[in-house]
Amino acid sequence: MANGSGLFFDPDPTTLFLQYPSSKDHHFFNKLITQALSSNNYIMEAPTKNMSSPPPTTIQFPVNLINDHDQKRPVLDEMDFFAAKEGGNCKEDTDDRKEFNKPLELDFNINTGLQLLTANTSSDQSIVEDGLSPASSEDRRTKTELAVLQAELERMNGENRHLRDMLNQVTTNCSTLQMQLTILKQKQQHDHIEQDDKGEEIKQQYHQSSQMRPRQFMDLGRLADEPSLSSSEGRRSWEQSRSPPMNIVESGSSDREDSPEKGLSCWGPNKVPRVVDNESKSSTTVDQATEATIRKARVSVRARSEAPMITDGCQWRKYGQKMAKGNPCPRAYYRCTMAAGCPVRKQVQRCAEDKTILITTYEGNHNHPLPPAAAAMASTTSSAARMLLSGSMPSADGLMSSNILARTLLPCSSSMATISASAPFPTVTLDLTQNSNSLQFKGPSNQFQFPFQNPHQNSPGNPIALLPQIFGQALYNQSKFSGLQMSQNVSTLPSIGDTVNALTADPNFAAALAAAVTSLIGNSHHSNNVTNNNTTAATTPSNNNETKQ
DNA sequence: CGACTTTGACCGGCGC
DNA sequence: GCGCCGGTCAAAGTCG
Repeated sequence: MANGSGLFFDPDPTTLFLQYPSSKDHHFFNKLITQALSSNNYIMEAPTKNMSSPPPTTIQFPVNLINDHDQKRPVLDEMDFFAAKEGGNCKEDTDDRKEFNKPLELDFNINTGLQLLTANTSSDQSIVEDGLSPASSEDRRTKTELAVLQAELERMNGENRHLRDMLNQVTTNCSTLQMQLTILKQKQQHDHIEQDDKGEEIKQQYHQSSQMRPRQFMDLGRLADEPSLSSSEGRRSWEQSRSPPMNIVESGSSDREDSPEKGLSCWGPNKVPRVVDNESKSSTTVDQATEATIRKARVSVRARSEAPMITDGCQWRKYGQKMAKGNPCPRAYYRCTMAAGCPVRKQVQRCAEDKTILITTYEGNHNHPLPPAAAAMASTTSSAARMLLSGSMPSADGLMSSNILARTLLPCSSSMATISASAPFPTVTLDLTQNSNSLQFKGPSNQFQFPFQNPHQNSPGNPIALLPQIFGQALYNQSKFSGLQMSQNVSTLPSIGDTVNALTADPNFAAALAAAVTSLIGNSHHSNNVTNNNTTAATTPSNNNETKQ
């Protein structure tokens, strides 16, 4: 025990001494050894204090061995748990464990180093019976080295994850700064123009027209517009593009007519009316560009699924498919067909790097009532877009960092929700692909991993509907924080305040979230397996249930 | 026959 | 001006 840590039998072969580097590790190693031994058919009594002048960091386990080879069991060599950090900082090791929260992922076969006998492993028996031979000793040494290497590998993996998270954080921060820079410029223009009487007049006009507009549904386009109207130029263009004020119910003829010129304006910069202002053409250009960008806000959902589409409860009609640059998989374009003139569209494409990942990008907001499951998903995406926009807009309270959104989307995850302002359009990405076999919920002090279940249920109690509400509620709370109003279909979500708190505090709630995500993917997968054997692409849901609802 | 998918054509933005 | 690219249209085909 040169380093004051390790695990050894001494000298009584039925007593296991565990010495750990600091008292903080007591609980951890206690649990570790208990599990290791119990899993190898050893009965372990309660740990006792070391009787003779025990080191403060040593516990003594009377071990009851229930196999026939007790007498032949050799005294084990001391196994240094901390060989990888010899002479190093043990506290650092503890911190690593805390940070990555992987104590239960440790391979007991590696870390105990006990080479203990079990009742049913003949190969091990043979090893132990001649365990004192040089060959066996060499074998143990090799295994020990292997264990150390594997432990090191685990540690490196954890470190990699940590670095990846940091990279995500930096990327998000960069995007946020870029957006804030744009907004600062816009705000400066706004402050300048607001001194102008005309600016005031237009603001009043905008106020009147906005009051005339129905607010029955979440309107991403409007939401995008309103904040941008902090610039009077933006107001002007917005107003002209919508004059007279539109009632969303009136749209409903051809697809052309649900274009932004007439209906919900959340579509492309191509179709944003250009207004030439004699007073300041340059500022108009800037505002329009900003407005167009904002209006194009998107919500992207990354989910691991073999299904051609994730099930979101809406009816979609495919209207196009293109090969996108840099991706061998085609991108499919869908529009919502639940109501005539619904402006919502989505793109579905498989990830180029990992074709098991399905990327669904939503744009716009529905102009019709939705079934619960669809409403939940729509709330999620709309709220995410709203949060993105509100986070990027100047307000009386100042700028709200988009990082807050990322944290709000999943308070216990900084990596599941990312925001990209460097993309052609501001995009919120909900990443549900953190782990191929598990979902991770990382926080500053905890990390939970939930193995994927295999839910094929589609019962009313299916947590599929829970996921979007969780997101939506969290977003709603954040939106309140930012001082913006939420539209009705989100504000009716139940127990809003509790949800975020639960998310942040309750691992079980996170587990429910994981189950919801799992169900989302599982159901989609399931439905696809049942109904769709189309192999043309992830983006060819010709027989998908979703379109037949 | 209506709803839907497929797919080539078209359009506009953008960079060179 | 030209070509690339993303997005959309719409005719033709498919399916139930």
